[in-house]
Amino acid sequence: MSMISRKQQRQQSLQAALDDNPFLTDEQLAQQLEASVPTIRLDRLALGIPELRERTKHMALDAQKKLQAIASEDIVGQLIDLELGHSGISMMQITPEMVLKRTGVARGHFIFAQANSLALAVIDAPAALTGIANVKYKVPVHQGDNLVARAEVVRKVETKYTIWVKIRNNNKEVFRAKFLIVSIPKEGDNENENSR
Amino acid sequence: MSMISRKQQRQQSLQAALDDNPFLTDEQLAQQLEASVPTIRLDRLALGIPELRERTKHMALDAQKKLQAIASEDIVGQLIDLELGHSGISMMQITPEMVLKRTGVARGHFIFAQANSLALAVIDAPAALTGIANVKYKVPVHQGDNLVARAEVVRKVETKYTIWVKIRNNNKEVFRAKFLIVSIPKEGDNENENSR
DNA sequence: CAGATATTAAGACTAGGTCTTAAAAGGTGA
DNA sequence: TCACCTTTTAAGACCTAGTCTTAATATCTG
Repeated sequence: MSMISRKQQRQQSLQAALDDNPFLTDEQLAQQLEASVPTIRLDRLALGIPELRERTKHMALDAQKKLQAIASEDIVGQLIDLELGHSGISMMQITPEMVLKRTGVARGHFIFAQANSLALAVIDAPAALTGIANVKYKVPVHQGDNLVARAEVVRKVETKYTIWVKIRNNNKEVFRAKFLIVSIPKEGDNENENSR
Repeated sequence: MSMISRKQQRQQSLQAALDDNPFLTDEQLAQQLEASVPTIRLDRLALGIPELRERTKHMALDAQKKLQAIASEDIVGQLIDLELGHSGISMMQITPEMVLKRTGVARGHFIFAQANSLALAVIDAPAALTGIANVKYKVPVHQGDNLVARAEVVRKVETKYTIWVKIRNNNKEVFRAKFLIVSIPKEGDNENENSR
């Protein structure tokens, strides 16, 4: 009776084929699965899979959003609280992209990114550069973990800030770092002051 | 004679509009720039800008590739040379996503990512975790810069490696870091050996 | 005003779908 | 074996966001 109908099997293959390559047209799918194009359309409808163009568009938007979240703009993670010049708190959830497949452990640079960008956000200046970072990873972090980072300015001498960032997962400290950050007060071209 | 023709001005606006939102159709562009659809098409042709669907597709592929490069799999940057257990070299170009818009300076965690992932790659073990990192940013790095990272194992005690990573831009050292990395030899669940 | 350049229009075609309606094929129970 | 029902395929009309070609109009400039 319900011996996995040909239909179900085909729909599974369809799903798999699109997971593998979302840029397949219905025609290509029809060929690959040895069914007619209308059948493919029915299957897509049944599975709630949109047409190629919609899929492409979603992928574009999606990937872009993730890129922005990871790469550009503001802070890595969500800024929860900020007292400019004093302290700040941010939160970040470990997504599948952040972990090494073999071990399931989050790659260190994402945690560093959260800490570093929070440290920079706390500085009360239009721009700032990280100079030195001392970092300690205490406990490995895994997918789905929710990291809470707390940054505190512990010293400020002229444009030089010393900032401590501690990251906790479920109230257990998993990471801590000390950043020495230099703020750049004016728009002047004085970026070479600490080079050579 | 060449007083910036209306045409040129319109084409600039077109480029800007698409930079801002690449999902605009010709019709929407025509409305926005107060020209006819055919004009928009001619302008696109002149500027070598493909149609909406092509743009969307390229974005999807592009962003996905970048995501992979930044987020998942292997190394951040390109692995150029690797002597397992001894040294390694990787290269990474600073893309627009990596820089802060205000200052044009690369965000520190990308450079950290390159260094850290290279350091991990050098370890001759199935898996490894970063324990401690001491990091110094010497010179700010900008968009388009080509960073060459060189990692070297300087000490190894049992499962604990000390690795130096130096990054140069155009033969000038811009970053250096020391990593203490613990390798995990077996598949056993001994991840808590260095916690608390 | 002539001539060149820029712009718009008109028509035919395309891909990769949509949605609706209809026909054919196939297996199953009585 | 027939009738029924599900599954599959087909056929036709429509859509978007283009393509490419050819032709007609504006508009500016010397």
